[in-house]
Amino acid sequence: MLDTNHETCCNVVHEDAVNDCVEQLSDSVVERLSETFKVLADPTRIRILYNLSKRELCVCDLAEILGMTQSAVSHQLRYLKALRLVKSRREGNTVYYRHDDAHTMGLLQMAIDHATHIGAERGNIE
Amino acid sequence: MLDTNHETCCNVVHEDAVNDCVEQLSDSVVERLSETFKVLADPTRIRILYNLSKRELCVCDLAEILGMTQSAVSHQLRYLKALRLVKSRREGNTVYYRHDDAHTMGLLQMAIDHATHIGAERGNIE
DNA sequence: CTCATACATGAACAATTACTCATATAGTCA
DNA sequence: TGACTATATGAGTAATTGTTCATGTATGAG
Repeated sequence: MLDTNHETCCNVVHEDAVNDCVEQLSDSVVERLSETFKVLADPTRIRILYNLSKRELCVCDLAEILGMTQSAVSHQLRYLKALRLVKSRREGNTVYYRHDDAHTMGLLQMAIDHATHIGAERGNIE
Repeated sequence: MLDTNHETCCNVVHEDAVNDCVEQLSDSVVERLSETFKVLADPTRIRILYNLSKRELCVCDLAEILGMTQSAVSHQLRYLKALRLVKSRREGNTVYYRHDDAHTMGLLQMAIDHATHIGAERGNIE
């Protein structure tokens, strides 16, 4: 199991350390994790999800709120929809979006709470 | 405050919707959030942090565990250290790394728990 | 039907990024 | 001192990505 002759790095590896780390996350889990965090790693998407956490919004209003073009917002909404973080419903010409992933929204809300607290502690303009 | 003549998008904006979203996250908070999630958005960094959540490890062992080159791991550790997610201590030729950000590790752990449960529910190989 | 509106989307482009390779640094041991 | 080892790092590169621009699609009004 544990080969002491490794090509990847140095000659000697601490076997007890490697033994403590036999259990690893599967590729599929790691992929799912990185995908989830990647969604939240962009300022525009953070702002979109933050506003959708308050209420349902149409593309136009989001663009207005964020001060961005309709196209840029629409592209991000498509991305968010593909990953099932938001859902949409049509009402005439208008398409309304709402959040649709409690877990990811929970992660975001937790991070927001922490970031704003840190900001307050450090005396930053929150 | 609310200008009804917008250049960014369509002509008519739903004022009540925009009014409900007057409170916005500050740029600094959004930046901090995206930076935090960006760290967690990479499979290699997820694996590194996951293993460091179990125990202190040196660069060499991490490279062995992850099956990656020492250089690649070292680059990521430098990145993680710059963002204060890990700390290092030197012992002779060996440099040991450990995690150093409870909040971010908490976010990761929460996401891991969810991802592995989802995996089990869906019958995937976890 | 025609026209206007709200949204979607493909292509292109600039910026970011994760790795490899080569090399530098810092510590150990003789 | 000099050889050896573990780690750090700069440059280069291929891949990804977020936006803009132009255009396409769908719904409603007349």
